[in-house]
Amino acid sequence: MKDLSERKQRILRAVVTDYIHTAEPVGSRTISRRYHMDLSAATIRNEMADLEELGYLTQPHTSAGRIPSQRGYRFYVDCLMDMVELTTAEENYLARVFLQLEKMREIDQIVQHTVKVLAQMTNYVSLVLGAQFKRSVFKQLRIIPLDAERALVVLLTDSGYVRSKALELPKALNSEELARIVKYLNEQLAGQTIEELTLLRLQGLCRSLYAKIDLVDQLLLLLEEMSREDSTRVFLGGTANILKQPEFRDVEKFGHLLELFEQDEALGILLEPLQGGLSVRIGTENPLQEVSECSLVTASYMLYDRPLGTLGVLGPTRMDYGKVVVIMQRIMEKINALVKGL
Amino acid sequence: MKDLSERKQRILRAVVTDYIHTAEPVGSRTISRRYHMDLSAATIRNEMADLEELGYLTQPHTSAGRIPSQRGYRFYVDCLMDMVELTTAEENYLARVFLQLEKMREIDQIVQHTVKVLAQMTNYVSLVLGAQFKRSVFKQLRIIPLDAERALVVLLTDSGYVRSKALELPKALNSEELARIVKYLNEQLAGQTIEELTLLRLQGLCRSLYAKIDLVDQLLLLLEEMSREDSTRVFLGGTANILKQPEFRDVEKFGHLLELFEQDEALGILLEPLQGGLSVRIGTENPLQEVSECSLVTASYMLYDRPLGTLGVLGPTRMDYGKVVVIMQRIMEKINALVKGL
DNA sequence: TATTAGCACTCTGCTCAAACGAGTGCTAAT
DNA sequence: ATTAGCACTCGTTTGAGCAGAGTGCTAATA
Repeated sequence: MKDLSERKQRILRAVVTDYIHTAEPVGSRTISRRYHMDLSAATIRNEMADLEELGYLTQPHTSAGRIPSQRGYRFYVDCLMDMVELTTAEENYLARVFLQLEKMREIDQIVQHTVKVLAQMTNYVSLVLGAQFKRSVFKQLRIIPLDAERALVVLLTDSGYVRSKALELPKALNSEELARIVKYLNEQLAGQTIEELTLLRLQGLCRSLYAKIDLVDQLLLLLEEMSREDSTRVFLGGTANILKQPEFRDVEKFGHLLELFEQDEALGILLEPLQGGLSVRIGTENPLQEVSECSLVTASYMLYDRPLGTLGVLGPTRMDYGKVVVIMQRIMEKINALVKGL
Repeated sequence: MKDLSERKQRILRAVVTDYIHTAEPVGSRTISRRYHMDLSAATIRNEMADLEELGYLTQPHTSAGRIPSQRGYRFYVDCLMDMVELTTAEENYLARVFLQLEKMREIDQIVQHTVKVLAQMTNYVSLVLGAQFKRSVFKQLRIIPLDAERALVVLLTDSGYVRSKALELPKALNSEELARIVKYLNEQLAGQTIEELTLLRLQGLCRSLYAKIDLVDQLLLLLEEMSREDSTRVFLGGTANILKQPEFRDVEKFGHLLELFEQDEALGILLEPLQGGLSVRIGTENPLQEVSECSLVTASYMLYDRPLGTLGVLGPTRMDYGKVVVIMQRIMEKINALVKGL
């Protein structure tokens, strides 16, 4: 695809590969020597000049080697990248880890551990958006009186998720009434995702539920609170890894990233709008300008064809895409299997 | 206290104050000029030489100014420091923030917001150890069947804390038996802190509870899990603030701190062993060597004279102790009031 | 016509020495 | 007891000079 000659592609791949590993601008000599092309440096220079004109490479300054542009990386990821197999050491590590993870029964717990594993294996920053409660399907609601004033609201979803929260109980409410309200709500709400039980929907209910508006109001607040907590459940791992990347030795750049890392909502945006499978976003393809010099590889873990949450690996645009993608795929398989078994 | 002459104390205070604000070694000239002492630089030089010999000051190299040693800071904090009042801007900010916080009904939520406020106001890193479940006093246990296989275990503590978790239900267990077990457990466990319901204690119960060991086993695991989650509830704020401190411009040092920040257990250690009130730990007084160049100001929020959790501010040893301590005190007052009202 | 060798040129990064400046300790004067 | 003065120390900055890597262009080559 694209109108790049076979030879240009070979050279582009060589440049990207080399730059990924050395973080230094790549010169024509290096290519011709290190990558067994049967071409002289001069020829390669010409080709590289072409590639620069076409927008795949750039020069940090005249008379330095070339480095890939965002477009160059994109082409590499789409067409040139070759997947590296995991080493047996890595396979073993993964196996051992998932042996542990199998014992855990809560998806958030599993995923929270995974974030460390991802960071460890990739040497980049990894981030996870915990299971999105609001995307689950409502199954059942219970209200369990605790004492005179308080009750526990328990919400069950089809993904086996149980969420509970305390609630003030209106005093003038006998247990039959309560039971009736709960029954009514259960009938009305069944089968919808939490997200769909929006303010509007529930407000409709509010009106139709002649009395006891106070209680429903509180439930509404609770639901909102729970949905809001979704975006708070972002976990980070390996933040210190960025410091290993020469491009982030600069305190300024790094500082901006660090600040970003503390804004859960922002991270949510970064991870949120995802198609099902694995995706690679390079530089400014990301929705936040703070990461315009980073790339993000994401994938969602699924239950019943519905995405529950998302894993991501964040590194410099010069990240080792091949490796990260492979690791990501392997881990997603395993997680999905685990989720199914819950 | 201590056997430091009035004059030496004045000079020490001047050195510390100046160093705190400039981060540069302080010379004798600076002191005599900037701090209206009616003494010549030469005299001050002599005194500073004494102070160095006594261990309160050090020289980064011959012919540089002096900087306070750990001992110097300690003396400053204990005897010399003067508390700076908050500016009205700060007071307003605080008032506004706590107006918001009052609306929240969960201690963890409150405290999680506070961490940002602390970081914002101090310009250092702030950390919070969430309410320690294991220190709460057991009040009541409920087991609520959800469906054929699962039940919800609800644990109430005297601090109004409600914690719940799903549990596999042994099949061969009718509801009367279940009720009896729950009743028995409630009688046995009442009035103790979760921490005290240790493995040993519960294992004793296990034996005396002729049958249904499986269920109690599961409960045990659940309890342990919940206690373990305590140490996971460490929240950080303002990590990017460290970069503002010249002493952490060095990527190495900073990296170590960042790694520390990801180890919840380690942070727990840092915050855990605290007396009731406000404490200042300087450099190596801290239990972890990773922060041997940092100081940590901590305070616990209380309920019924029992510490629930801890707030902390971490900065370089050259931190503005006066300011941090004042801010901390004010915030603790407010939090404690809030906790009481829950 | 495509490739290559050669060469002049550019730009960065390193090293080295010199100059600078802030601060000290000591001595002698007040 | 204090202070002015002075020689000395040591880190930091500055600028020149040089080496190295890489380019673009031109002319020769297959």
